[in-house]
Amino acid sequence: MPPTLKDVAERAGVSRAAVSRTFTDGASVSLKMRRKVEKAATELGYSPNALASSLTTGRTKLIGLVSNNFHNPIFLEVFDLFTRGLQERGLRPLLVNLSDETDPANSIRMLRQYSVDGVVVASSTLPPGFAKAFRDAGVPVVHSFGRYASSPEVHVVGIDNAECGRMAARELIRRGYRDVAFLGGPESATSTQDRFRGFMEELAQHPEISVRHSFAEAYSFNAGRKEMLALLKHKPAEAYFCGDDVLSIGALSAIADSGLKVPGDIGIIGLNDMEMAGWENINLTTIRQPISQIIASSIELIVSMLENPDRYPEARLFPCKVIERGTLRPVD
Amino acid sequence: MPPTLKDVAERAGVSRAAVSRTFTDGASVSLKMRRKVEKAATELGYSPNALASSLTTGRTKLIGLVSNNFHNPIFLEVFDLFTRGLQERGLRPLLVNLSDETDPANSIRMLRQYSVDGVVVASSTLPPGFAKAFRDAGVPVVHSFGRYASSPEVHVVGIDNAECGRMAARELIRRGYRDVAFLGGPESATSTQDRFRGFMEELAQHPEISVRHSFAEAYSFNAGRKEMLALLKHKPAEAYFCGDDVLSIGALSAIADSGLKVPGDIGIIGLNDMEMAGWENINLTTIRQPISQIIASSIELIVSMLENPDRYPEARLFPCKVIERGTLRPVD
DNA sequence: TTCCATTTTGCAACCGGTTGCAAAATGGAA
DNA sequence: TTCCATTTTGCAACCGGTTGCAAAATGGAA
Repeated sequence: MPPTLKDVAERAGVSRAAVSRTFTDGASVSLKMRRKVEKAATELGYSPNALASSLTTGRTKLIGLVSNNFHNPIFLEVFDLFTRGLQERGLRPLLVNLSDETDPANSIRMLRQYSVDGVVVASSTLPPGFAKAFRDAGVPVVHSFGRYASSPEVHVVGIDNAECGRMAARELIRRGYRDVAFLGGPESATSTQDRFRGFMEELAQHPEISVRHSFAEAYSFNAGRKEMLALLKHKPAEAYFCGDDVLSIGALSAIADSGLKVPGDIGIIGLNDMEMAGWENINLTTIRQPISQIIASSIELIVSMLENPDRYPEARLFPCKVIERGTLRPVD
Repeated sequence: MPPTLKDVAERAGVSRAAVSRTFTDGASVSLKMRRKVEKAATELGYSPNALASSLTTGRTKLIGLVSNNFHNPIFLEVFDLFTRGLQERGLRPLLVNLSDETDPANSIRMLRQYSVDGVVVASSTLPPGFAKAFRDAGVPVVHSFGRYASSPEVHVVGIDNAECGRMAARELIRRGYRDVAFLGGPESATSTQDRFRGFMEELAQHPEISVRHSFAEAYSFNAGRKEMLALLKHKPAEAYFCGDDVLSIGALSAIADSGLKVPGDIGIIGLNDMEMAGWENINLTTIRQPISQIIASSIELIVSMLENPDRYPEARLFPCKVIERGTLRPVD
């Protein structure tokens, strides 16, 4: 059993309150007392029990990190940045893997049982209602990569997916493609819906360009590959805006198998700019989502909610931009 | 503020002990009492505070998941499997990102402050001493993907890396390569050292085959690419055993850039068989490490240590096998 | 109905901390 | 040295639960 406050107090010959005070900053302790206590504490190898103290302070410094994107390589970057960012601020990530669960009830109950100080929902597929359920349960929440709404009910940090759809459309038009298509992620994902909407909106202004669309089953390599293999059976479009990078890479592999060339025969533009997109044997033209800014901002926001839980909800959107690599033909 | 035991007790008109008992299984409560309490609890939306109860039970159901491999895509699979496996058993993963920290002291202090019931160290690069420090601090620990020692001091679950090195060597020999090399991960990683040792051991029995070796700076795409680019400046070997898959993919990209063909001009064999290795545009011949078995076994082991913390340390090693794809030339 | 073994319940102390309040200690001014 | 404002300290109650023990309730047998 690790030593407790009481053990330290006895060894130092002082009250338990005194020991507690030397370990909570801002508390009133004389230098002499502090030294005595610290000596006893180091001798015993004492460090305060964060959970016991949370009982009275009402703060656990635990942050729930909830996600359902454990198959998209970009989420490794996301977890890396979140865990490091939280740790730097003395917060601890309690990871929740939703798998296919889309009902927030279980997560909410669990995270409340552990008295988390706040929750970050990191997902581009869950609907706004998911995060809202946390807010309704009185848990401070930030939805990272979530859907932007003009009057957000919870804090959202991410990108304007519809604008990304428009941006992709403009890029394809600019490069002279006249027969384009959207190869989306799962139709139920908010990010898919928004990217699709923006893409179609922009193309609606160019009636001379033909557009089609289809959806993959997931944001994954296999789903992208499978869908593209199906598309290749009939006459494919000249260029595709794929739901995200991993989907794009799946599509690229299908195209390579078919003997067609990218960008000679078919153009592909992705979204995310995950590390892998820049790998020389992938070299994907894509739209960069500023992951690290989004995460830094999300952390800042959840931290500020710990101070002020009733902070008025806001949407923080970060601009994206096209990263030109080798999967779209050059502008002529 | 969420409702507490006291609120439920008052509403149900019973003692706090009675409420506590209806929420701890195995406790003595009459059916009538249980109904009364459950009614009050649901009306108030009560669920017990796990941290408060941990104070007396001595169990938090928190498991520290410590890793430093946030840049290797295979670790997304690792985190997925660990979080799901732990959740299924009612345990909660508290994620610790070591970044470049290799001193366990901070992690130990932090995880003890949160009274974790146990710790899983998931890393193929940290030395055995890292996990041992947890054990010495009285924290049940399992080192997944760690170095196997003939007399382990802590539980280790993983593979025999030296045997994998031998296996890679045998595979290259079998395919008639006579000028081979080891392109390792960072030299400080235990997995690199062991794979290297095994590889050299096997080749020592074939003096007619020339062998060389070098090390990349990290288990990452860029490091693999950079090292292979350097190797290509002089006459490269006929075939390389790369430290792991992501390193292999980096090497493949360098080779592609140079105009050489795989497997025509150079052969590559990796290790891990991460999902990406099977992607058709990568199609990497590699040695499969049975990730999900390793993780299932690690979880089983840490769970059993919760019951019996003094369980005699054991090493659990899982066999690996060559997965033949397209980056080694066929046996003639 | 009475008796007694068994089950259920509540009391009160405890887990490891924090904190308001009053008492004790400190230290500078007169 | 005395006095008093300020700082430091300890007491005791509390945070939200659990649990040993004894008392109360239950229920079957006589």
